[in-house]
Amino acid sequence: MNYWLMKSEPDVFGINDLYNRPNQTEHWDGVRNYQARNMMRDEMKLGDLIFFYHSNCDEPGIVGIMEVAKEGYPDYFAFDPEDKHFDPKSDPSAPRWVMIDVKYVKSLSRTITLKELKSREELANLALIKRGNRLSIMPVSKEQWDFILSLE
DNA sequence: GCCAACGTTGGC
DNA sequence: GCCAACGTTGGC
Repeated sequence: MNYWLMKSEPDVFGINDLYNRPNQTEHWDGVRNYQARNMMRDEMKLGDLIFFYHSNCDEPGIVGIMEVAKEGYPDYFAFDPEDKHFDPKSDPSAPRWVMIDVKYVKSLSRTITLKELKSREELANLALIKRGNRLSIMPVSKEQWDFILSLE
């Protein structure tokens, strides 16, 4: 089993939005970065656990946990000219972009802030805090996962 | 294949 | 709102 972290802006889609979805499940669409796509397409497996990270907000940090509820399949929003993430270069017969479904697992009792994650030398190799990292999806090692949860 | 211009991300 | 970082685009 693998562990992950995915970013979302709480103003757009936060953990409470996921909680309130039918089945507490939602598709994670709109990823338009090849590295992130490849992870969804090739590596994220049913049941893998994911940290839900709130970005671009007052207190950026990890707020909860979700799991992979459906493995990678075509992001059909890319075909919709009305959609914010429409991509005319994604051909329905050879979809360029992939999404997964995620299901709510739990909210943390508090936000484990970016500031705090950065201050821990145990997490020096966490992709999230590597300089300039802008990936919206990234792997987390089992050790990092357990350590972060121990901070809750 | 290089690289400048441009757009986006996201912390602050 | 600013701006550093960085991915993508497109001219050459």
